[in-house]
Formats: sequence, structure tokens, C-alpha cells
Amino acid sequence: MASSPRTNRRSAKPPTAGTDKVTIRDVALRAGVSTATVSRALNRPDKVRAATRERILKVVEETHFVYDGIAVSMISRRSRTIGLIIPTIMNSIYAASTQSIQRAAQAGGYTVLLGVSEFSPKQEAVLAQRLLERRVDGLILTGGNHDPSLIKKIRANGVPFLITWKLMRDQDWPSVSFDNYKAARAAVDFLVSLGHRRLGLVCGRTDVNDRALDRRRAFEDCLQRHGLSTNPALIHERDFEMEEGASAMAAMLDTPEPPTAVFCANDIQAIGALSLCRERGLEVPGDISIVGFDDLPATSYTRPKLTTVRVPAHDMGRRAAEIMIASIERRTPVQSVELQTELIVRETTAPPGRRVF
Amino acid sequence: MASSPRTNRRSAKPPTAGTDKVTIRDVALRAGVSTATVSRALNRPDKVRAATRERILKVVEETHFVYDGIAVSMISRRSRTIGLIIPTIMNSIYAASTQSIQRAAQAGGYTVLLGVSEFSPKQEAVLAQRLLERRVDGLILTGGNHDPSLIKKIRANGVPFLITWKLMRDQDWPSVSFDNYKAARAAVDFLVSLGHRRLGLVCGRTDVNDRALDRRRAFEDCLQRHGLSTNPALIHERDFEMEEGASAMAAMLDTPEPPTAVFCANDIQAIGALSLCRERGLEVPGDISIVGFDDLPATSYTRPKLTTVRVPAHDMGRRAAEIMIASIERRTPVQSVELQTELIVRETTAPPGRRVF
DNA sequence: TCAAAAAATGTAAACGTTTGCATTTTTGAG
DNA sequence: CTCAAAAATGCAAACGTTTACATTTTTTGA
Repeated sequence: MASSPRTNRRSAKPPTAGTDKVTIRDVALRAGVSTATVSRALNRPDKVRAATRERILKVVEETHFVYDGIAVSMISRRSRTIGLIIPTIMNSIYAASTQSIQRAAQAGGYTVLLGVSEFSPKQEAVLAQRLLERRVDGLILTGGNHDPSLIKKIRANGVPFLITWKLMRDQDWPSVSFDNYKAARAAVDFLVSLGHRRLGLVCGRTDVNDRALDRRRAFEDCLQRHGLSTNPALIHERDFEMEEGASAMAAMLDTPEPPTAVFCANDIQAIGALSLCRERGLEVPGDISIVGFDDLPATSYTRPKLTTVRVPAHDMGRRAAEIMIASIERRTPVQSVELQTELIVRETTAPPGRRVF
Repeated sequence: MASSPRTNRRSAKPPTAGTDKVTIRDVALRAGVSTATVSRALNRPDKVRAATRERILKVVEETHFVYDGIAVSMISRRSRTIGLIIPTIMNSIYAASTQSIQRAAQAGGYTVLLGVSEFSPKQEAVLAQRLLERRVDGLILTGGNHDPSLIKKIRANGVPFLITWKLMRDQDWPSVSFDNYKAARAAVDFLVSLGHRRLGLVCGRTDVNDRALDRRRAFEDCLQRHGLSTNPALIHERDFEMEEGASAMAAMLDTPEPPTAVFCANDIQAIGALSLCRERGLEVPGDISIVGFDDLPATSYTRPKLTTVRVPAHDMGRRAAEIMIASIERRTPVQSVELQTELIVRETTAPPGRRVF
């Protein structure tokens, strides 16, 4: 809007002008060669005579020339860029996969364009549109809950994408993830196997988070499978805050028949819940057992140490990025991968019944 | 490398070809107008007749046309992109500022290009070079420890940049941050004012982290100012892991004259240190006081709750992004801002001496 | 020393938009 | 209806690279 691109500032520019952007043309001029030769000196050094190359490289050095990846993208029709959308970065479990994605992308010569959707498919769609406009070569999404028109657009634009944090059975939705349902089932089965009969659940909001939904379903199915009743007062969907875990736990304890074990479908809430129990003078696991989910580093530093489900966040991130890059470069469909989880039994779980409520 | 850009696939393409990228030209063709009109319909709707506009918009819808931001960047010479380099995303305090930067950037119509340097100026330089190549409109860096040639390159390319997490006194280095030295001094002064005379320090590695250096200097200056001796055995530089905080604390406790108070220059290490004390059966704060730094959410959920320094991570991120965007759009120099910190006294600090070591 | 082969370099088009200016179409007043 | 003014649309250049092909220079081998 400010200046017309028509105005040819360059031709009027003295050879050593201010901080104006230096282009390959400037370098060519100063080195007394054509732009083609500069380009070759930079990309295929063996294709230009040593003397010329050195002269060019010197000018590049002097002028701090940085080649314009945008122009290159224009020609090559690849941006060497991967779009990543996560629901939040504040839960360090997403930070973990993000860091691994970023690292693997960088290793492969790609840069990560980051979007944070804050659990809103709508906002995600806006974000993703922007990433598509930036011509990302691939798109890594979180979970399976997306605006349908977004997915259509991604497909129409031929941009490879994959899902993390949620195992998709659907062939058309490649995913690199573990199985939330299976992982949660293992946790709940473990509590039942310890003898617990009154179980509580704290999880994320299933309306905006299909991973939370998988885990909740696993919980409910488990109870049913074992012939246990599900008490709605013992199921709480909350945001990912320690505070929320604490208040959910408080609500359950204030119930006529409090649970003897609580499955918190993520560690953040579990830490809050655990903290509240101790504040109320309850023994964990003597009075009540708690299982978390994610295996955050902090879970080894709670008192007592938290039993939880270890999730392959780093591995998932790395694999996702590698698979994405392979798909981009080989122009091949994205490969789905299922990763495994592991129940880490620490100190917050025991058979029930030491105290009667 | 694969296909020559010369080959004009387009002219040979049947009107309803596969998933090939749809360009403004395709839309123009199908709508029976020129590319200029399509462009105007999209960007200045009032400049085209309603009937035409609708026809075009319908085609856009049908073809899932996504306009090529790369081509637009090419012309406008702005990428609507902000580069952000942080040392790690795993420490949730950086995640906090990152999230706020991302949010503010998005609100302003910008996308964030993320780089994680892992505390290496060398890696940072590589990353930043890549961001410059991607023609970021601005660059947000962490701390003041950078490859000098990188800074020169940033300047030569006329890309505005700013520093977060470290207050720069130098005019040439705009920063949006709080003062690490001042903040750390407040924490140590507080411990001294409680009566502590043997103080320990756990902090990050000062050779790669100038924020840690500021905090360490504050610690040492404080002791000296109060006429206290500094015992090298009570100063530990460690990585940002709870485990590291724990082992540093262990080392100090195993010393002939253990400290009665320890300043951990970040909460991660503080949580580890606190955990170790309790494992050894020490009363906190009865036997030993601990102060952290960052005010992570988790610090309200440790037993006892951690005294720490609250850092304006979110505010800093938001301001940094806003200031950067203002600088980009108004072509004005970046404004420096100093933010304030606050000592949050919780439960891990008390006068010394209940127990004699 | 010379011609042919090989190597180095140059020329110009292309990538997908936006936009100043030119041209065409529509509108509206008389 | 006419014609001038206004509105709508089209044309074509430009952004900064890369690269096929053309041209020039260097090398090689008799």
C-alpha cells in the first residue's frame, strides 16, 4: 500500500546504498557476473570457476546477502516449511511433541510454522488456512476433531497432512499416535484389578477434545465390563489446570459415596487432585488411589510419586515429522504408525479400604 | 530438480484436472474474467460489480482456491511472518511467553515461525539464517548472547529484532523484558533479611545462558554486600531438570557446612531441590528455606508451596509481539520496555536455625 | 598453432500474485 | 437518445530467484 512496486528504486540506487535489501542482482553487479552465475556459485559451486566463485562469495560475505527463500519457493513450488497446529503449548506434554517435531524438521531442513488453536476447531481452521496460504509443504494436526471444510480444503490443495495424539482407524486420515482408548483402559483395569469398585474420573472437555473422549469412553466401558456402576457425580470434565483437578477432586470427596480411586486423564489435573487430597489430610494411596496420564517429569517429584501412563510424546513428534518429510520428498502417501504406551506404577496406587469414609 | 518450470503443464491441462494447485488464473478462466478482477474481488470487493464478484466467489468456493501468500509476499515484500527463537520449549516458562507471542501475532495477522536453539548460539545462528531466508518481517530472540555475525546479518537485512527474557541496557539492542538481576537480588535479599547467613545457589549454566549469569551475579553481589562469604561448594550450575536441582541440593547438603537457605534460579530446579530435602527428611522451611524463580503453576502445588519470583512471561510475550508488529507496520524503531517482577512469598521460606546440622 | 571438445558464463522465461494505467462498459443527466 | 462521467475490467510489468538453452571462453591433443 505504501510504495508502488513499479517504482524502480534499484536503478537509481548508488552502489553502496543504506540498508536496502541486497538481492542476487546486486551481488552479480558487484562481482561483475550475471545473476545466473551467482546462483550457481551458491547452489552448484563446482559449476563455476574457482576464481569467480571466490569473488562472488566475498561479495556475498561483504553485503550480508541472504538469499530470498520466498522467491525460491515461488519457483520450486515448495516452501520447505511444515505447519503444526497444537491446542495449547502450556501443557508441557504438547510442548514435548512440539519440540521433537521442531528438532526433526530442522534436521531435515524444514522450518516449523506454529499455530495454537486453543481447542477451537474454528480457530484451527483460520490458522490452518493461513498456513496453507503460506504454502506449507505439509501439515501436522492434533486430534481428529476438525472443521470438515478445512480438511476438504487441505485435500483439494494436495497438501499432505497427518494427525498426532489420536489414532485414526480411518484409512483416509493418516495418524502417528498411540491409542488413547487402549492406554486409558489399561489404567482403569489396573485400578479395578487392585480391588477398587468406586472409581472417579477427571478428564478434559470431551466436546472439544476427542482424546479426552476416547479416555472417558475407555473409563466407562471398563466399569461396565466389570459390572460396576457409573456414578455421574464421579465424572468431571475440566480444563487442563491443576486448580481444576483439585476442585474436581473436592467435588467427588464431598459426595455421599466418594471414590476409592480416581483416574485423572492427564497429569496436570492429577497433580492438582493429589494436592487437594493431601490438603484434606487424606493418605494417598492409603485412603484413595490416583492415576494420572502423560508421565510429565513432575510426576516423579510429587509426594507420593504419581502412578501414570507414559505417553511417547517425543517419539511421536519425531516420527510424525520424519514421516511427513518423507511423504513430502518422495511424494508418497503418509504412513500411519501406532505407538505404544506404558503404565508406570509409582506410589499413588494401592488396594482400597484402609479408611472408611 | 524433478520437473522443469519451463514445461507449461497448465496450457495442456483439461479444465477439471486432478489435485493440481489451483491458481488465480484458473479461477479467472472459469469465471470468465481476468486475473486482475479476481484479485480485486478478493481484496477490494467494492471495486467489482456485485454479479461478477459473486460469480468469482462461487468459483473460489468450488475450486477450494487458496491464494498463494508466497507470491503475495514476493510483491509486497512482507511475509506477515514473525520469527521466534527460544532456547527450549520444555521449560513451561518459555512455553508461556511463546503462547502469548503466538496469540498476539495471530491477532495481528501474523504467523509465527518457530526455532528452538537448545541454548546454542551456533544453532541459533543457523536457525535465524533460515528464518531470514524465509523473509520474516521481524525476529524475536531470547537473551542477549548471540553470534555477533548473526546480529550483523540481521541488521544488514534491515529486519527489526528484539530481545526477550533479558533487559538490555544497550540502546542498539531493544528488549522487552524484566531485569533478571534486580529480580534475583530481591529474592536473595529476602533470604538474608530472614536471617540466613549460609546461602546456596542453584542456577542454569551461565556460559550459555546470560539470564542465569545475571541471577548468579545478583546472588554473589548480594552476599558480598551483606558481608557474607561465598562458598563455591554452595554454587551449582545445572541444566533445567528437576533431577539436576535435586542432585545439586544433595551435593550442598553433603557439605561440611550446608546452607540454611537455597536460591534456585528457576522453579524446575527448585521443585527438584525441594523434593530431595523432603526425601532426606528435612523440614522445609524449618530446616532449610528454598526460593524459586518463575512462578510456574506447579509451585502452588508443591508441599509446602514454593516461595518464588513471579515473572511476567505472558505479558512479556504479548508486549513483545505487539511492539514488534507496531515496529514492522509503522517502520519505526523497536521500543524497549522494562517489566516488573514480584516476589511471591509462600511456604518454603522462614528464619533459619530450627535445626542444627 | 589450431580445431574440437569441454567448461564457464550469459540470456531470458517462469513461478502467482498485485496494481498503475488503458480500455471498455455502464450510468445518468439533459 | 446522446454523450460525458463514472465504474468496471483488462493488460502487462514487477517482485527475486532458478535453469534450459545459447553463447563465449578455456582446455586439450595433434
